[in-house]
Amino acid sequence: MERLGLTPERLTRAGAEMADEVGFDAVTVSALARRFDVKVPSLYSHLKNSQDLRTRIALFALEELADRVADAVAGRAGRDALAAFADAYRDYAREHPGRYAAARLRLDPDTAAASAGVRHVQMARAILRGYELDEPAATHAVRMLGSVFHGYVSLELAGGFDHSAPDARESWDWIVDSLDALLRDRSSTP
Amino acid sequence: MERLGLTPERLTRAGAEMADEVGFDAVTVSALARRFDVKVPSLYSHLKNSQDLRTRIALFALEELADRVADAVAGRAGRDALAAFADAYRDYAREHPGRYAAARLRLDPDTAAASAGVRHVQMARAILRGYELDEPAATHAVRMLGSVFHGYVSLELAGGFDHSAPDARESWDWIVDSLDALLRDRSSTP
DNA sequence: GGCATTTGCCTACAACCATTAGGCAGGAGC
DNA sequence: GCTCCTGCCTAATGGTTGTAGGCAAATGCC
Repeated sequence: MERLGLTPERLTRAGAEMADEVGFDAVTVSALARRFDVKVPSLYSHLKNSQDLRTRIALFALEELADRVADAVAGRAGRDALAAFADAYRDYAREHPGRYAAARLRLDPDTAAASAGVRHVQMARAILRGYELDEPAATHAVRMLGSVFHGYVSLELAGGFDHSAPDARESWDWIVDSLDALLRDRSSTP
Repeated sequence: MERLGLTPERLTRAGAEMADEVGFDAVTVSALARRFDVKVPSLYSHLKNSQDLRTRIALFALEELADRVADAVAGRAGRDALAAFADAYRDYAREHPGRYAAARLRLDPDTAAASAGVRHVQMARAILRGYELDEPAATHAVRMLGSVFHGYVSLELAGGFDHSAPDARESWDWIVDSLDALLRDRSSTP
């Protein structure tokens, strides 16, 4: 009975890696136990239950993604910032599809409010400062950006653009351009 | 041993209803058997397996949604058609969240190609005819519309807009307006 | 160092879900 | 009336979640 030094953090990280390899849905307590060559009930000392594991992975992914986005948009403004923001999301989803899926897990309101999810919204709002939108247009625009980026990335990951021209990258650039034009058009400054 | 006249179609319909009530993920062969007061293995005469059930529900939902959208956009053009198209999606997702989730199930390429999914793309292209976009802009625009609508509806269903002003409906209308303006702006006709 | 406590991993067990094999009876066709 | 097919059944296997209780290694205290 060697002690392996398992912790919730190590399990969460391993779960995130497993999600990228086999899909978030396939991350189970059993699979995780197999990965550490440990019996299943042993993990229940570190995790409350299966949902707890999923939530931890989701929070981890939200945090990691927020860090990436923050890094990408630092020092940029306007169209540059918008494109960096957009690319950070898309690149993360392509590199880490399982973690991205985890980040979309529905969290209960309290957990969500304490998560890095709020940073995502704040960063979107920061990007939009460059376009000088009034309320409530700024909120509408935050929601639109979230919708387009999340929607596009999900459809692309689901293989929706796999067997048709043009390349998914081209459409992405066209969309980011269009959104930039749209936001400039809706700006309150003449 | 009464014969109940179960068929794949009845099971699919019941599964769709169950999805709306308890969530698509909770639609299991066991739960379906309970609903018909029948032993679990009995369903395997009608369904290949659990995945088969899910796929059937997905195809059913795609078909039903395509019918609704077709009905909504019939006889409309331009902004009217765009709004009708958008509302048909959003309303369906709100009325039938489980079926909407089912419609997002990843299908294998052959199944997808034979599904009502292609009608969805065709209808989106039809809407865009009113805006006279060249290729590849028309394809980019189809992808953008799919992304925004799907993204918004998922975020709304996930409760993302629950605890913040303004109302989800207002943002939706603002977004549809904005997309209309954007598409007119990108039109190839001066 | 010796000893008690905590803690990490274990075995055993119960419940639920998916799936297969094989049996029996009800209804269709002749 | 007889046969055959089909629909639902029982039985059994294997995988997943979760709980209870045990034992030994690590930790802390004197």
